[in-house]
Amino acid sequence: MNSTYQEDAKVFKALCDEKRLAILALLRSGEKCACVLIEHMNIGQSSLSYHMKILCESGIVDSRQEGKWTHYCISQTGSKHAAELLLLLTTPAVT
Amino acid sequence: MNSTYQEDAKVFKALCDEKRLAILALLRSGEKCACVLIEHMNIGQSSLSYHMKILCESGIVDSRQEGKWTHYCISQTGSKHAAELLLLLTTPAVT
DNA sequence: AGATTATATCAAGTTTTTTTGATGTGACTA
DNA sequence: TAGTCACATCAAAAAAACTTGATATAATCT
Repeated sequence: MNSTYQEDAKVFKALCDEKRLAILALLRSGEKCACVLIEHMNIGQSSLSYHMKILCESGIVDSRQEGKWTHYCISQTGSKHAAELLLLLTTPAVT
Repeated sequence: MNSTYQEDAKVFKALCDEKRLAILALLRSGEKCACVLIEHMNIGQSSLSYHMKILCESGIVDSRQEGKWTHYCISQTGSKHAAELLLLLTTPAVT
């Protein structure tokens, strides 16, 4: 068991930024290449890269390299983990 | 429908700080007065007040005034809303 | 009423997060 | 091989979040 909540906080940090939620919304309709995401977001290339790193590190997004392109998609495993975590953090303790 | 994700981000902002997760952990075992929370957290009074405000505004925590004390507890309604939101944000779109 | 207690709010300072522009890297293309 | 493209990384600046100490407020106690 961990005494700090650093790891848990990381998962929700991915979801606490408007732009990252907008990116997720785009990914809900399927895997997208970084260049496609940039087109739809009003955001610079390095900024997108920064946000994608946070999303990936939270486990909620997966990335896949294909030649020079990077494709991103929502990870169902990661999302499920986040949902379980949320439940765990907010349900009354059995004591 | 909202075009921005400001409101949604707010819910998860409540969960992206270690200290707030520690506070939630304390509240899982039942309603607590602010003074009790301070005792258990290594944190100043105004800092606790700041975090409680964020938790309450996210809807995940409820507060109840009783004389000069403020009691906080996890809101099951708010938690359920957060869980539904998380699901909504991460499940593939039906298109 | 005046003192005390519990908590909220404020402003200033600190820390963390995000943006921006520049540069680096690896994979295609001519 | 040289050039270009897609993306990552870096460093500096800007913005947002958090902490701290001081002050405000409202309820209780003497």
